[in-house]
Amino acid sequence: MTESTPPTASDIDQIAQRKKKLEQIIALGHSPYPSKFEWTTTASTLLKEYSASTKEQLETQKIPVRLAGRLMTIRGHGKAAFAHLSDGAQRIQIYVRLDSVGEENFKLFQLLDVGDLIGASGYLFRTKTNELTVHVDQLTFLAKAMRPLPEKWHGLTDVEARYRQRYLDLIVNPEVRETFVRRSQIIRFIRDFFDARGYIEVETPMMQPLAGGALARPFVTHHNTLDMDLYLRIAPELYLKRLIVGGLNRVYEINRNFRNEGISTRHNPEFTMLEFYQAYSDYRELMDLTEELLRSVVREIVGGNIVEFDGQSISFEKFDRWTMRGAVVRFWRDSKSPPSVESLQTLEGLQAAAKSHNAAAAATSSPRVEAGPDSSPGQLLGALFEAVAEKELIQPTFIYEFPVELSPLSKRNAEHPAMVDRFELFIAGMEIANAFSELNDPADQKDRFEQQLRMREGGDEEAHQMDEDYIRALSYGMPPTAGEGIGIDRITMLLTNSKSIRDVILFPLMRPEKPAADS
RNA sequence: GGGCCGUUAGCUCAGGAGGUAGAGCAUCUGCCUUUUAAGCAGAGGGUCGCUGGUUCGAGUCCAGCACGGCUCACCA
Repeated sequence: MTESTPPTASDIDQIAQRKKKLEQIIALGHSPYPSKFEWTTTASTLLKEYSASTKEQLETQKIPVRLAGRLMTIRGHGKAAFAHLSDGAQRIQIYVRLDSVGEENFKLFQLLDVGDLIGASGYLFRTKTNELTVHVDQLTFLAKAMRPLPEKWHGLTDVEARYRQRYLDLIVNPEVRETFVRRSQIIRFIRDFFDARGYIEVETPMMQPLAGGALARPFVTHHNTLDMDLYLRIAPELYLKRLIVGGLNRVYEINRNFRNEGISTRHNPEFTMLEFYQAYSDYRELMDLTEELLRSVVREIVGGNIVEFDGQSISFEKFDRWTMRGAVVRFWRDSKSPPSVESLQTLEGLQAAAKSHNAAAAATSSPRVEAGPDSSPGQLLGALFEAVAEKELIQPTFIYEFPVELSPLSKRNAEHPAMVDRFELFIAGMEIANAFSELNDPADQKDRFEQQLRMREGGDEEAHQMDEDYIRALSYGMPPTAGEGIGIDRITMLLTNSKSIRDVILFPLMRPEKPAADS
């Protein structure tokens, strides 16, 4: 089944057969691994360009073609054969007959297996069943598949094998290719979107002496020459804001973040994040921009405003907007007796709400509010929101008015200093985006870092570290700025109807197939 | 980390209430010059994830372990 399991007799048999055939192919005078093939078209091109050409038209035109690809099926008929040649995306049928290709070439064909890579030249025609087909007059051997491909009808369905051997998954499961083509289109569209609005794309360090910009556990590595530990970044945020200080007033970055945390259908240790920052702006403007971005990416990639995801229709036409407190009230499990928005402003009210929620949740399997006795009001509200509302946010919904304790890098709300000007966007119960007006008061930022340090000393490994140079940068003056992060993998999940993040990451992290040999 | 489920031929899957392993595709041999999950006739191919246990006898029952999936927790 896998590289590391010892080959069975059948395995050896199949490989040995193909090895034998390769030797015979060499004996016929072919190079086993030729270096190139001059092709003039592809299966996809032919299928597109000649879909309307009739049998008669093709017969009179006798259009010459020269293409390469992988043999996906072979149907032999003695002195002739049909096969399908794939260019990776599409398959076109080829027809090989002894009296057309000649004896030498037909011998070569008989030594080919499904999976082999060949070049073919000939002309187009339509068969009895009207299938567009290449009538081959010459075959070129390009490379041998020494291992058999998965079964032609069912493909490769074993999830583990699909992730570990993505190349096989891509060869035999066309929808997988489609997913990753679409992922590429999404990212290209997003780049165009920001480029067109005057943002410049930048690259900031992935190896950082301090892992800042988010609350998460980092991976640690070491630079030998400098003899220093470095962290793989958990976010690019603090570097991007340094660029805002430097006068790059609109910047964005699309690249990997690394977080040393759990793996799930929504979390991979490395994942792709879009972050963008704009000077002289606030989080309200970003809500509008986010709506515009997502609505247009959906229109461009999916078409229309509706996305089907996991059996639900998600409309990108109009996004809901709720305060965090409002969402707790709105999605309270017992809609007849929700807490009041006002009660959720006090510690006592929040504790009562958490208690009441947990009492009701105990009877079911719904999530409980996890909070310690010394939890602050902001922590309680955050926990309450997660337990009560987060999973209910199927349609695109902005949640705003976040507690300051949960947001060490966000600007305080002018009227309610316990809250910050921040929002998150939820779709299909997933957190998709996180944005805020950036804290640009260096003194307040220093206080927030110190507050985080106290949490860190209290055992919170995810609390933010002190970043003196970032404080220094802010003290040169940062314009009022708004910034946002959008999870590219999760957007891709939504737009490809993928329920697992591993289906939108080409090579998701897996344990080794065999445990490392300990001596 | 908890719970549930899975691991049998290269691939996709069967194996009732323990009795020494099956199919289709793939492979091999033969036939076949318009097929398309081509067809016909025949053949080979298995450490039943690993290690123990129960039993006269284990793919099947039990325990532990490995890997994976789903889910809960964790995680913004």
